Amino acid sequence: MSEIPKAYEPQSVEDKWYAFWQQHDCFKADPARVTERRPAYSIVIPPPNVTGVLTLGHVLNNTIQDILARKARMEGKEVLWLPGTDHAGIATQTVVERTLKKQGAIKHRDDLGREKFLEKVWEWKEKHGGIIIQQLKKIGASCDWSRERFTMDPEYSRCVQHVFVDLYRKGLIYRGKRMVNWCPASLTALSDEEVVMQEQKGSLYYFKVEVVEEPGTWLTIATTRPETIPADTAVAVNPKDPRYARLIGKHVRRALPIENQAHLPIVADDHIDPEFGTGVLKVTPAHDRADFDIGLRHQLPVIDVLNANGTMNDLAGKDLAGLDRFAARKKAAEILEAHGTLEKAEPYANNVGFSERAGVPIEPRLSEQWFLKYPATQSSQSCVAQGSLRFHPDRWAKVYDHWMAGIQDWCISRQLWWGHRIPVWTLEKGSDRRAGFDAKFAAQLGGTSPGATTTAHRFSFSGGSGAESWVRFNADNGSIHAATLSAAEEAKLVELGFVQDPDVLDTWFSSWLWPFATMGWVGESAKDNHNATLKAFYPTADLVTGPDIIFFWVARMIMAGYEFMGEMPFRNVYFTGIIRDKQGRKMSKSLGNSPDPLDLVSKYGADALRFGVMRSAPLGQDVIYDELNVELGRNFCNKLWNACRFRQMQGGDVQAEIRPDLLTNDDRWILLRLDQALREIERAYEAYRFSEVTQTLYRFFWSEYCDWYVEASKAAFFGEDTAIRANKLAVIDFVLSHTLRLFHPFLPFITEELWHGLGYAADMPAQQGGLTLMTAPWPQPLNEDEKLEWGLEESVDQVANAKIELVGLGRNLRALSNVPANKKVRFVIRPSGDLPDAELATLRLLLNADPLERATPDWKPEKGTAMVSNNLADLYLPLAGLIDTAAERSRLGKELEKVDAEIAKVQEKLANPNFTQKVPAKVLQEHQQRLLDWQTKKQQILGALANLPE
RNA sequence: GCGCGCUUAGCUCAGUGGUAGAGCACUUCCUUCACACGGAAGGGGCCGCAGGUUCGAACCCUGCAGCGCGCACCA
Repeated sequence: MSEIPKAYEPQSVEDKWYAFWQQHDCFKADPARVTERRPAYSIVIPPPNVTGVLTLGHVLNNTIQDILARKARMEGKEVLWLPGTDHAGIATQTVVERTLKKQGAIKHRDDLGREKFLEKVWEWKEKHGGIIIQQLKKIGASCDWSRERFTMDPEYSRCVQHVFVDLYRKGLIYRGKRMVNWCPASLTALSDEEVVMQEQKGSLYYFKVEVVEEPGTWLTIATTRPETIPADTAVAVNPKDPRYARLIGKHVRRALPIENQAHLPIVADDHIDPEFGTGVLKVTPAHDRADFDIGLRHQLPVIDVLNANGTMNDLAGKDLAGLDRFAARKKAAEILEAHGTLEKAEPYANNVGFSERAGVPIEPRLSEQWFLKYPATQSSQSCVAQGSLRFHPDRWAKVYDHWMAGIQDWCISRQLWWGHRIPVWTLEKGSDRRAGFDAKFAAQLGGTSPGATTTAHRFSFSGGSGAESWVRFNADNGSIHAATLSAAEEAKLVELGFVQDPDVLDTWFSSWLWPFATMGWVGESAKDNHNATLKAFYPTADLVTGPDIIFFWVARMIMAGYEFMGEMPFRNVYFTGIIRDKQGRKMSKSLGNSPDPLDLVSKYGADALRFGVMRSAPLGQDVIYDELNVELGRNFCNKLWNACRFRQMQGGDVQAEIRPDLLTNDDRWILLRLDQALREIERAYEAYRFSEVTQTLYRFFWSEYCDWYVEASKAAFFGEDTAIRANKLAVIDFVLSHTLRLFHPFLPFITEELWHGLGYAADMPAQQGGLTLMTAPWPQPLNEDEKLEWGLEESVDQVANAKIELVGLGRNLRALSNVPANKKVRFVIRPSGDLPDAELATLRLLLNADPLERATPDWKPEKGTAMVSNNLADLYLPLAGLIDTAAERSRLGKELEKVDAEIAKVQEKLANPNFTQKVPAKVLQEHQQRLLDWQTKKQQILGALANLPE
């Protein structure tokens, strides 16, 4: 740092240090180093999508993790920050398929077939995957990259399969025919969590149907979905509704399709709200969850009129068949209209479930899927409720609790190719090979029909040792399922005519294992018990994530942790805010309101981005993003840079011993302020209040250290006393070396550069800051001995504050007198007590006074000399004629009013016996002191007023 | 519909019972030998509204309003 540039230039610094840290394995975690004195600290990264790109949300999230990791390292912990990515089943498959279509390579993925298509996805992953990892490195993330994991890694996939088979064996995973959320765009089932309700503006159609048994009697029905009329199998009314009671049990003629107007029963069901619409509901069991339940209660047939892709099938009738569901809706209304059975259509807004990913309305659809009954729900719910696993901010605990209390089985199968293939082989009832299978194995399996057993039966078809399958019977359809991890079993099952399930598992079914699957867990206790990484680093300390995935991921990880590790996966969860733009909208690609973090890095520097984002991210609140904050971060880095540059320009020994006997009041003051800042920062960290940490750092460094202490020190640096000068350098080194360490978790690059540039690294042992600031000891508040030795008492603050106040008053006087800021003027000072020459020199510098004369005892200001005073001194600016008398008089007048008001307020309180008798002694004393202070102030103002010219 | 959160200076936000704060923005002065990505001085607030508790309320309680977010099968 011999030739320091005037402004900080991040580009030349960042890559250099990141490479250095990696070269020296600074991010690597070694479980062998963990001891009682060197505890482990671990975080697992929320895995971003492997083909994703960095967003501001990632910056916020990962900067917080980096801050936690870096601070823990400096505290002497063995830190593992475990990185990786997930395979994002639907998103990735959709992107690849769309791209191939665009290229004209295929019309549909079937053109390629499963294997060839998956090859293409892997190619895509190799090409685009890992971009986000490189981006994380750019912002300084100190992850142990040697342990990077991907949810589709062979070992990880093995964990997923293992967990599936384990839960299947336990009877928690079952095959069932249910109403699921079907995405007509992605052509797969979704879990409830992947469906978001959105208000949609549409119409409520009122149409009428005739009662078969009473020609001429018509019932009017309200519906938002007339296109599903062909799928109606009943109409329902509330049994208590007098309007329709006599019609229950009779029939109506279904309106559509025209060529097939079937007779539908009128049934009575409590679900119907007589107040809504006409009180008559069309029952469509195939296309509505509630209707499906009504259908079950009344044994209604199910007619499915929709294809998987959302178009109408032949059962919808010739008018609608082939049409998209939305076109069919219009068409159906038109047909009703044409036949005179549409009474009206009124504008109507209702909530419709949308596929979170594809953005299209989902279809409730009856289909066979794999479901999971969540494991370990009790311990998972109670650990948060009782606070042994803590959420920050804790209000999320309530949201979590509510969800856990009403938890529904999880639909885990997806009709996709990209993902973990379900390790189940099925032999259907009535298939070619079934009879042969039954004949051969029924006896050994204790029966091969539904009802024989629904619990999993352990069996080895291949006969190999350790090769086992878990066999269960599907009560719904009589097929036989065999789940296995064994290749030998798989081969044998195929030979027996079993067919592997074509579906893959929900991506979250792999992510929920993240905290231990990434640490090499295999699910065999013999091996897991000897896994040093797991032993040292599980459970992890903190999880940092967004509240939007609390159910998707956080809750499920907790359950998986208890189920497979017997312990919670993390002790604290920090929920970040959501980053929004200035209009409060979420950042999104489609809105184009999401800046590229790397652009910001090249424009302002990584540290600036980190600081800016952290500074504007209060705990528990969404973050309104404004580039100004990043600019502020850059400015701050520049300030830090220049403050260090100033230190370097003073030369002298680095980190000399501080001599207590030479400390000035300013020195003691800044040491006290540092101590105060250290304490505040520690408290803020404990409460995960990161923006408060940045604010304290900012205030201490900029307002206290630079604006006051450094400026005041210049008197000594330009002065003659070399001993004082050297001692001030020692104080500065003490403060700066602490400051750089404090800043390092937020600003890793610039602090490392300055740490070395100022020579602070040179004196330290290699592992304690000598090699890198990353491992320098975390600053501790001063202890009582140090404070005593350095004379850091309360009076130090009082003197400093009086000086600050006097300088402020004096500068204000200059401004009012229209003295340009750069012009030196004569001041006269009359101190009220002792005022050493050194202090006088400081005041002279800060007031830009020349000369600053001590008033002799008999000196009297000329009439008209402007003056200010406080406890420290009276200060005169003898510039008769220059001062704007009227302005000064008016200012002092306003000041006086304010002081009088304050005096009145305090006096009123003190005069109130209720107050004086009830209030604690300390508060009473404070008020009495305040009254004295204001009264003194008033005298000072009156003095200044009296001094003004006529 | 139920639940949660927010409402303080023009903007973004601190402030959990005792003198209303910060940063940015704004006005004025200053390119003074760390920094104009800077320095100095200054203006600006019935703390969403209405009640209550208290000697004392931005803070505690109740109600209301506006905004945001969860959860919920009203067709």
